[in-house]
Amino acid sequence: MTSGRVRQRDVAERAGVSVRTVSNVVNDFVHVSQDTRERVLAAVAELGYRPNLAARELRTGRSGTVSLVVPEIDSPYFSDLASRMVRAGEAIGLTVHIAQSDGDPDRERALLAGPPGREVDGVVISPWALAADDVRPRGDGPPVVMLGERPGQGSVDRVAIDNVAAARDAVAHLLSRGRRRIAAVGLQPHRANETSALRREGYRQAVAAAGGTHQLGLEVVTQTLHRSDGAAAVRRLLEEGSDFDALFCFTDELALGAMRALHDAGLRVPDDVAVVGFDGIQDGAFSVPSLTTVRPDVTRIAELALAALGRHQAGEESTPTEYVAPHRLVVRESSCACLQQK
Amino acid sequence: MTSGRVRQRDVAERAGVSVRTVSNVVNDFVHVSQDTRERVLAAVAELGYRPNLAARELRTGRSGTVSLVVPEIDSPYFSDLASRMVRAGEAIGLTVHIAQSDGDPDRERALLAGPPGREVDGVVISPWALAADDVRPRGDGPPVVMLGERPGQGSVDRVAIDNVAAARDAVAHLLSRGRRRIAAVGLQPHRANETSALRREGYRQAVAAAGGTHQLGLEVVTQTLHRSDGAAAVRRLLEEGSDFDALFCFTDELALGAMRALHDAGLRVPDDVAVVGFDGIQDGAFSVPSLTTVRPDVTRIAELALAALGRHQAGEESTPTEYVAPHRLVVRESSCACLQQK
DNA sequence: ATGAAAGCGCTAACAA
DNA sequence: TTGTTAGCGCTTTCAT
Repeated sequence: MTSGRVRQRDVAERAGVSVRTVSNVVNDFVHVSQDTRERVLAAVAELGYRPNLAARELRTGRSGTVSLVVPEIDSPYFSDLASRMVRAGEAIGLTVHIAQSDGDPDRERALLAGPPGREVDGVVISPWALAADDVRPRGDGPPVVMLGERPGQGSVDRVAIDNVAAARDAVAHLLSRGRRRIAAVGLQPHRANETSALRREGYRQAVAAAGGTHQLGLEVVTQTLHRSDGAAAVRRLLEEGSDFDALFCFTDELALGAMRALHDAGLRVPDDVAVVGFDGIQDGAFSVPSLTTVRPDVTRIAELALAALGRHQAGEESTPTEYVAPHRLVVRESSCACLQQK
Repeated sequence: MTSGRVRQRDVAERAGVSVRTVSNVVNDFVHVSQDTRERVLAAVAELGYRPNLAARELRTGRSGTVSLVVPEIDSPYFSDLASRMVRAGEAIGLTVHIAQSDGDPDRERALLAGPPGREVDGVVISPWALAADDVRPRGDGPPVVMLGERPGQGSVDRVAIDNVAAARDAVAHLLSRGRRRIAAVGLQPHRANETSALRREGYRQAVAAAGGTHQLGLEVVTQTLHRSDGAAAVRRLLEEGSDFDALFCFTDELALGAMRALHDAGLRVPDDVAVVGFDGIQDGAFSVPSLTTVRPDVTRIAELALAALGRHQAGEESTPTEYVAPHRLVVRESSCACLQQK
């Protein structure tokens, strides 16, 4: 019933065995007779024994905790990722600790070693300001898995969707709907962040394949990837008198902000301008109009990242591995007049 | 430079003192001469010593970690709360661990004792399925602070805004805009959750003060507080042929879903139906139309909750205290034709 | 003001 | 298969 004060020793006494045996049972070791195991388990249940993780960590050096480092957690995509990562961890007995880097390179670097003073078994980081090459475990630090960024880069395991293909899919969809002047929103040339560079690449490939040439004026740089940036981007395009009939935004948040600004300018979506976002966040399913988007399989991403860490934990030293999670295009009203309700 | 392998003993040797003294310095104790302190600090810096928190926790029983229990983290309000709580904790040297209860009473009860097996110095819980009276620390568990719920209830410290007043403000605003048939969306009579009961109370008070009588047909029960529930609520009202010219939704998510359903039904917001939400999430600032809402001071909530825990930690046993955080009404287009852009 | 040493609860090396 | 025990790094009681 009461827990916390119950030690292995108490369980041992109760079951008439030694602590060694209790430890063996608790940790699922093989060399325990069926009979003893049952007796110990019974004592564990009766006393409400729960192992003291601090003691275990002190002894083994392993904490059963991994750290997820994201720029910010109060952003739909990252809170979705965090939620799934926590659940994925739970499923395999891992505690996931969430840390926010605020997109600050120094914080990102520091958090590569785990939360301050805390010992973790691994770090999953979604880098923002840090270049892929700078994402590597400290010599004595925990193993690191990187989310996003460019294939072939970096010196750690990497989990991501195929960003180039995903962007191509999105833009191809727009082209198939007859759009010909498609702007890309969300470039970040001054950052090490390669994910947006990959989406730009997919955008360019799709445009080129359609026989068009992308114009630099139709590629819009944004400070961050939030709604306000999307709105500002549209205002800028409009001010410059750019001629465009579609927007491919690198995140749904950008797209939502862009749609708001289009509305303010008296432009209709999708009639005047079609919009496609990226991420598949909840908001896009209920916005007016609802948002066409590329949805990564976030659950898969979480599972792959944790599995990669587990492989490292098991001591499997190997060259950096890359895992690709699936994605799919979700077509909604913002790109398809046919779907629109009156 | 390297850290993790450096122990107090190493620092002690380096500084030519005993571990006792190193510990004293690290923990900011008084009885250390200026001279020794400096020598120790220098050694700490040179060696890159960082205390092993697991050992400290094992020894002291305190972990420097508090647990935040929310129904789910991939929901705008809770991710905002989590983000601020993590930052507030950081500011006072506390690690905040985020746990999801999925709104499951058993999980909520279990998490009152902290994350499985983990030792925490306190638990901040935003209960969903658990009644206020069931939110209490286990005899040997960490102190608990409750978020939301009803004043005077429960046996633990409580932090919340004045939900009745906030709801009254929201509805009074609607009344001042000439609305007379205001529906309340988000009641949950089958739950212990009192927060929605308080908002209903404020709604009824405001309507009564305006000389109206609320009609039960204009109070809509929802399963949860998500967008889909808001949309379903509107569809139900419409099916039943209810006559309403405004909606007071108990969360912004409900309101966003409701606005989507109104749009689908060919009703204009705010012209045909004015809408007010609750929470002040980001989405509402960029939706079309933008959403009028009641915004709680979430940063304040986070600070108050952590401070309450700190007070408990300091051993200040006292009767349950209640802390009230401020809120304010943010008026936007959804309730105000005058604000609307063309 | 500082040192010596016990012990927090656990795992694992060594014994039996 | 199970028991005994050292020791993980830290705080803190007891000396000095």
